[in-house]
Amino acid sequence: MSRASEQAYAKIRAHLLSGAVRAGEQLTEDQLAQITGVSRTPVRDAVRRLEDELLLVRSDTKRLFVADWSRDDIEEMFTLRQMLECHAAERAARRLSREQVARLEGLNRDLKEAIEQSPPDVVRFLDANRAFHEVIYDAAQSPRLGQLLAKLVEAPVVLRTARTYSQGDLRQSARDHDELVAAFVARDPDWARAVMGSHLRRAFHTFVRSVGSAANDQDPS
Amino acid sequence: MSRASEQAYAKIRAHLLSGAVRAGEQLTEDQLAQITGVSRTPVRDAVRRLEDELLLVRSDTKRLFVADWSRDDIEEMFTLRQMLECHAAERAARRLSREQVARLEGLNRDLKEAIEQSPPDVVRFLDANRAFHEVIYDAAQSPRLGQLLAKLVEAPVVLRTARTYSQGDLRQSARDHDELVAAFVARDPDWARAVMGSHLRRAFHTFVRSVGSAANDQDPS
DNA sequence: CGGAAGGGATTTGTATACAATAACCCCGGC
DNA sequence: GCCGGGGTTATTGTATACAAATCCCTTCCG
Repeated sequence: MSRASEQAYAKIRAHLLSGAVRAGEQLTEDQLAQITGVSRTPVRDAVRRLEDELLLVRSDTKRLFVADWSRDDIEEMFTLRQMLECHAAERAARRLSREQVARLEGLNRDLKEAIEQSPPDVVRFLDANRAFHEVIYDAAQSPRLGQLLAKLVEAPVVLRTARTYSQGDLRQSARDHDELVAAFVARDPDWARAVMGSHLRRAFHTFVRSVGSAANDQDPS
Repeated sequence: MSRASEQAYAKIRAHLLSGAVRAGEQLTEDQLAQITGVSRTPVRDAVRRLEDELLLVRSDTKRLFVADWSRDDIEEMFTLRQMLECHAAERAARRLSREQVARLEGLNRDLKEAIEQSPPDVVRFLDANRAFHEVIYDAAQSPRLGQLLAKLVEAPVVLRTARTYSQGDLRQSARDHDELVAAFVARDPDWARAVMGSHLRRAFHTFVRSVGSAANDQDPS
């Protein structure tokens, strides 16, 4: 958690997201120690966290591998996230402060700007999107819920490097956010829950479509 | 997570559950190393797991304390558990094999036997109860779901040493299990979900009533 | 008397060496 | 030719020493 450990976490994570390693590939703690420039102790710490986020997995015999997400794994993850995040939206609708609503509006403006550039600034979109959802977790005032969601949300970004969003997808996402804000302003928990549900379910299908079955078609041998 | 680490985890956990330490009390890794008889390295490993299960917490400055659960914390936890476990019950209703149903019936028989002793064998009850729910997680065939639930379910047993169940509470719990099995036999996901929902919600109230507000009324100084 | 600054003691974080375990490879028997 | 055994290598697990951070108590100044 301190400097070396945190740094190792960030570097390994970036390494995984950069696409420099293939899903299913074996890693060793020594390798990661070399890459990160710290000793194995903080590396093991960082690896723990990444296992928790399901970016890394260990075999039954403790060997370390890059996680390989099947289509079903992804659907499962989105389903769980939907369940939890709908709950968060409902709670948030009862609790959001004016300032938080204003922040959501600001983030959504930013998000739209990112979309309307050509080409759309996907990184900026994803950042604003994440911040938007985090305001909601925060407003839900349920630390455990936030903790559970953190795990689920981290995972799918693994594949984002390979993903291409259509501008239509991004715009729909922004419209969802607008409607969520409307539901929040109206303080209507049911509305918020419903919008969040369809928002995430569509996100799942968009995700699957853009990734296709490409994530897992390499020969594991 | 090999021998020393696993052993440290088990010993520390037992130590916490034994009531030998008070909620909010500070612990040091050295102490735990002495208690467990292994070095700090595997202790740190075990501590991380226990932090994850929310039995231990760290202050902002990384010092280690026994977790202190407020009534609201407990309610939050039960709410999340209910949400996830209802989902698990629904999925399980579609997927349970004959063998798994038979196992549930066997566990429930065991559980009833434990109740009808005088005094009721609460430890045996809790073990059978846990095993019962674990069969359901398993049948739900959603690894992530099982992982999330594992975290939530571990936590409340912290206080079980101080808790007294009435025989009526235990019998109602057994009846819930009977009805769950009936829902599973009927392969009715909605029924299973509904029963699980009321089962856990009642469990929450039973828990709060039996613990009272006694969990947190010690002076923190 | 209050409060801030300093310094020793406590506690956590990291590096390194070594131990234990698992994977791999080669070789011999059948 | 293939299957199993034994030793070698690769990889993870643990112990220990030391570094960094934090706490706490004392002291000194206002």
